[in-house]
Amino acid sequence: MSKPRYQRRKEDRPQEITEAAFDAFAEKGYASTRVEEVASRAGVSKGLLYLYFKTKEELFKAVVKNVVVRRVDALIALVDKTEQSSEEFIRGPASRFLKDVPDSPVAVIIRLLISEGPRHPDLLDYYYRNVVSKGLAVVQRILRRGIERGEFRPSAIDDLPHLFLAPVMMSVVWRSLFGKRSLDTDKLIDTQIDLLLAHIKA
Amino acid sequence: MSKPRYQRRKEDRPQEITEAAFDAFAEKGYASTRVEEVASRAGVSKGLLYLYFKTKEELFKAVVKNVVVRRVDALIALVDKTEQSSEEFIRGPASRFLKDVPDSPVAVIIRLLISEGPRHPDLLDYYYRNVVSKGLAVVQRILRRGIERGEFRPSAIDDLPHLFLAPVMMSVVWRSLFGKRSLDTDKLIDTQIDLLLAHIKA
DNA sequence: ATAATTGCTGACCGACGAGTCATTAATGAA
DNA sequence: TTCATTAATGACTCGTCGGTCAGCAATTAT
Repeated sequence: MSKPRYQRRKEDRPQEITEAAFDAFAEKGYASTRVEEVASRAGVSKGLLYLYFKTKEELFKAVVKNVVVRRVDALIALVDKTEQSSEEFIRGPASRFLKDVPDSPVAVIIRLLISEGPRHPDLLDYYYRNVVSKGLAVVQRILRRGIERGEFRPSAIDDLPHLFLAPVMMSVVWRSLFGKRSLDTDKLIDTQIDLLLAHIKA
Repeated sequence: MSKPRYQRRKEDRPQEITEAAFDAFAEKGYASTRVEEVASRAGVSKGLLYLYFKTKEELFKAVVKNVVVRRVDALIALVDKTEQSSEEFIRGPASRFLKDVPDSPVAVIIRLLISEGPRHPDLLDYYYRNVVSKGLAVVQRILRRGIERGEFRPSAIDDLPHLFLAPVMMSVVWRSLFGKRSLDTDKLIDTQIDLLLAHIKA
């Protein structure tokens, strides 16, 4: 009675391969990751990988889409459920969420997109529609709601939700280049939020 | 009387090759640029390139160092020469400088560093020492001078000059991914400067 | 003129990695 | 138990690209 050399697990393979690919890409970047490496991390042969993904590029796209979709919708749900005042919400859950980004898989995806995006326009399109624009819309929604409630006053910021994300972007890049040295990214984000709130509070 | 097939120009080659490499890397990224492509853009054989640069990696480092050094020192000089008030200087020349970054070679270098940096720690070190820290120091210098002159009051921002650069970083990334669509990067930078100045003006 | 020097060329090599496919064996059906 | 199906393997191919080097020709020295 010997163990079978492998088991058929058609259902789980794509997910497992996708996760292995994420790890590998995170460490080495897209171009310098060998497909064989991904396969071996997923505990699978290279041939099998090509059964589920036609090319390395398609695998890459699957990775991006896979990681990204969940997170965004989580944030959106958060916004609608809260009972807090706008300022409390921004300083609380929203701030927490933003501060977590630089350590999250999202940061990896951002790095990968910066590196490889320009050669995958359709992927950028997908990402813009499903992540960026949604993210910006959520911020804008919070601001508008604050204004309707009389908590905030209208300002130039209403059309530049990007200002809330700028320090996050900075943090993502900084951390990916210089690690944790000499920049407290939490403080950076907090201070920006202070600035923005001071400016729009009624 | 026939033209010679090539001329010896020992002095100019490194610079020419370096510039060709910059263009190529800017378009295709480091990994997907072939050395032969760089050579041909520089109007030179691949063999010659290897006479001046030991490896592709060394060429890459030379490119980064080459582009970067000039710009920073230009900005520093600017700061010391000006006769303007701190606010005028920030809203004028400094703001102009920042807005130009997303369209400049510096933006390309930033992108390349984000992609390839993690695998060239010594290059990141060089870049940090010669560009990032100098850049931050210059901003801080302006702020401190403003305080000494009684134009600004001390604030949390004094230790976070990064806040001036965050929207620039955001713009660089945005532009490199999405081009000019749907974000006025000049306005983003202006608005952030408005915010910061409003907060620190005496 | 001739020779010595050396910047420069381009054909070549070897490694490497994406993608293929003939074959094997796990599984479910009859 | 036997057979049909198909998930899975891994050895193989083939193009690509970083890097080398023997020879050539532009320049300089004699």
